[in-house]
Amino acid sequence: MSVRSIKDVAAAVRGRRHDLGISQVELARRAGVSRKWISEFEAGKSTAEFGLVLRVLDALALSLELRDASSTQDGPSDRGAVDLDLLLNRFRASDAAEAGDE
Amino acid sequence: MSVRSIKDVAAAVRGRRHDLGISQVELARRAGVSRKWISEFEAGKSTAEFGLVLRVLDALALSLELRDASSTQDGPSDRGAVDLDLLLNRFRASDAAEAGDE
DNA sequence: CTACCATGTAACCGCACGGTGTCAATCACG
DNA sequence: CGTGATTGACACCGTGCGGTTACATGGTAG
Repeated sequence: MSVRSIKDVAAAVRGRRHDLGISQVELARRAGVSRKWISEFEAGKSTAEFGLVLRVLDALALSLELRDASSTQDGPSDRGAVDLDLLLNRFRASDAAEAGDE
Repeated sequence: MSVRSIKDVAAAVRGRRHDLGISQVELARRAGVSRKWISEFEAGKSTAEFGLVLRVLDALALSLELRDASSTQDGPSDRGAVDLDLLLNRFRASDAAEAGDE
């Protein structure tokens, strides 16, 4: 499942936690964070530290995969070469205005 | 590629950025973060905000996938049911001591 | 040699992250 | 009914994140 915003991770974490039938307290203890953190994170707090998120995912046996956004599955022909130029073009025009979060 | 620590993401980002031949200033501008942040993040700062990391990955056309840590590839038979009990066992014994990062 | 760019790093600062502690609401028990 | 567990929300606080600015270094042209 693709992670578009932190809410995706949050939902997954909460779901997984429910599947495991463990409480926030238990997860917090396992991951080494505070219960407040778990609570806020599961609510979709995008400012959560990456390291802590990783710890929680680890505690739930969830893992993050890093991949090319363009390649749907595997890179068959010439691994990453096409979309590079494609990206470079988008760098000509500039301006950032992404803010789907919170 | 599996993300074990933030350094994995950091390395990927830096690599991708080099592939694209863009500077930290450019990436920072595209992602809407400061150059200092890029610099520190690429150095492996694990306290980076998840949201910002997501922004940078997006700017580089990299994406994060969330998946089961146990399922190596696809989950064919009964989706997530085996490892749940397996995980539950690990919750009996407690104590958290994961700290591969910095 | 002198620019210029890219990058690391320092100092400074506002602000909010994350931890601790607490309370109320909710639900499931017996 | 009362009791306990779970969770959201609050106040409080110290620390450090992230932004800005500035400087030093190393590489690369010219």
